[in-house]
Amino acid sequence: MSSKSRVPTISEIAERAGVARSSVSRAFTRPELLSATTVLRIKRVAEELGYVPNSSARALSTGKTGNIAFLVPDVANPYFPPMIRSAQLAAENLDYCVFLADFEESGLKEEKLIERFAGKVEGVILISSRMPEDRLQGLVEKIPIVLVNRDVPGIPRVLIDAGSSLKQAVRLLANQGHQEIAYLSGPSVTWTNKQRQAAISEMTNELGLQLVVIPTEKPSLESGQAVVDKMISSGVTGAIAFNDLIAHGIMTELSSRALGVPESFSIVGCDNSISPFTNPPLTSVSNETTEAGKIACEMIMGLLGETDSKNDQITVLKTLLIERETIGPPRKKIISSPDF
Amino acid sequence: MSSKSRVPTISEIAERAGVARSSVSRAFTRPELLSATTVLRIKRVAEELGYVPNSSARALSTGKTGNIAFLVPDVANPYFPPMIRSAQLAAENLDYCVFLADFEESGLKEEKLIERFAGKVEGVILISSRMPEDRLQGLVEKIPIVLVNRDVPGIPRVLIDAGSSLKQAVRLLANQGHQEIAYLSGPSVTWTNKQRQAAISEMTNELGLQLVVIPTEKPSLESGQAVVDKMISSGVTGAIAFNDLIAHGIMTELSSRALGVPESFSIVGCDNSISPFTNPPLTSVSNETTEAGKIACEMIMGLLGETDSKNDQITVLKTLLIERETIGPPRKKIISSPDF
DNA sequence: CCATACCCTGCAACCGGTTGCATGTCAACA
DNA sequence: TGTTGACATGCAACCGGTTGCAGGGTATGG
Repeated sequence: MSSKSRVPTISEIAERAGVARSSVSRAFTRPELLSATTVLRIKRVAEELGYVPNSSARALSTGKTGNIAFLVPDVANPYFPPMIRSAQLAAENLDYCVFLADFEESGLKEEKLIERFAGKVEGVILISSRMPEDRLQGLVEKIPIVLVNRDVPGIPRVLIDAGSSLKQAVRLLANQGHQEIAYLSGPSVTWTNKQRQAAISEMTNELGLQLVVIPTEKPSLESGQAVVDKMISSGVTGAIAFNDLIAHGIMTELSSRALGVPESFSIVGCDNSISPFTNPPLTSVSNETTEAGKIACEMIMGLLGETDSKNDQITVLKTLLIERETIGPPRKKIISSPDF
Repeated sequence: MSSKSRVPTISEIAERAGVARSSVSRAFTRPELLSATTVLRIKRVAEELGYVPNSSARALSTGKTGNIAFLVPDVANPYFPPMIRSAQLAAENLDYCVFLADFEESGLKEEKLIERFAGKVEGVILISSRMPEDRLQGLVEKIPIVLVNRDVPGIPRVLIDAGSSLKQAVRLLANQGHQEIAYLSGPSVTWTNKQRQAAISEMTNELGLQLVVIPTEKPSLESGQAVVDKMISSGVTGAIAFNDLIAHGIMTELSSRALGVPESFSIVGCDNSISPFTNPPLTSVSNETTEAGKIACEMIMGLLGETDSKNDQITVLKTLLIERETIGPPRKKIISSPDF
């Protein structure tokens, strides 16, 4: 079958072109050291023979692999793909390749993956890291790291601050007359969840609203559906969800019980991932995940000396509340059937 | 700042343990060749010093990088992430790492990416490849390749055959009385689109239905929204979309025009990616993308000699039509306002 | 015409593992 | 006790690049 035709090495190119191996190497890495004609000759021969530099060999002698790793809690969560894509694009521009791995929301798995990548990559981008802070501190001694949505002093990080937008959402609910609202929380260990919950809590306090925090199992549609009973029985009239997935799950479940949004319930999502397309369109917090991925990648490149980017230890990205159609005035008793 | 403490090499371990470098190497790769006590001593020293084998060096001498590449047309399309995850998981089990890249629906970019990965990976998994067949044929001479949803003779491939499910969908529409239906097509060059369109066309012919094929710009929500005008003016009463995204875009747009589904229009999606969560839930074709990713990965491993998997040149996965709530009897004139 | 400097190229060591082969040790067996 | 073979380990070459240093050639200036 396919004979996997072996690629030639610099030795063969050198021999064929009548030069030393080092000249072949230089023709590709530092052509300005050679005469133009020599470079041309070497390149022609290389082209002819289909030469491709062996990246393992290069990595071995230079100590640079040209790879980075990108770890996310859950590839299938629509929050991450845009980030993945923009980071990969940014890496590509500097001739870097990116490993992707899914640590399944587990700090342990996260560590195992990093260990596996150690030696294969020059740096690691961790999204919503679940690792304990001290482990991260230890890790950063060994390999350049950039965090996204995790706030650990001393480690470069980019944070997406949904706080002010969520406060605005609370205010909006209050203006409509809601007195008791719920926060459907996300993964409790994450910076993102803590920060979102704190912002909401702060604002409900300020406005004198009652806040009920209802945990969800996972930031997924299914978990949103599963938590509706608890939410209804808590007596709240509106809810802010950790993310759009949960919010959408709630809407779906409410809909299947003939409870309309926002007539029976007001819902706010977060991340603006699928919110423009729900029915009705979900009011949500838009955050620049694409930008975050790009910046994280640039930060890593800065650490690797590839770019002279200002090495801000920390970048905070602002968010925007996008008002759509899922906030309305509260229903008095949402358990009763919807009798207009 | 962080001193990036250098990791020790086999030489240092060897010296510290009083053995030859080769013994250290063997302690990790072929411990059965050494006495148990020697292995133990070496491993203890290695542990102490925090030794981690240099993967570039290993790759250089063995010729195996332990990496594969996984290329998708669009990471953000929810069709792909489950596949990405399952493939990565399967790779992980055999200690392989996976590079992910997004070729942005472009065959040219796809080729460039493969070139970049050449040398860094032992094999490539191409999802919905856009590359011309002859280029693929050429490529497969140089590096092991597995295709998903692309049918090229001689290259191992896994195909998700939505044909029978789509035919069933056509039949369903016909049973409800639809006479003219539309197919909102996907990327015209893809095997997936050709195959889906062919199946639908075959069945509409068989049943004597009128089929209108309406191309979409991209398999995205936005493209679905954009194509609604054309769809309505074509006079059809029902439609099958290339994927759920397009279908959902159509539903959203119809909804914003106060046209209900399925009262005014019957819609069928494909891929079952977001269909369980639309409002109303979308009838769609469920396909085992997770399984496909896993199988593709196993096939590559088979080619690499990592597993003794039966090297079927081709695997076809079946699909299932999931009936939900977006098919109903046709409206006589869907352009008129919905006057019940 | 010689000294100096610069430009170009080659030599050889090195990166950190892997592996075929040789050697040495010791037990089993005749 | 000598032979044989199995087992454990070391030696050294090799994978395919990169790079510091040296040397030859040519141009330039005195």
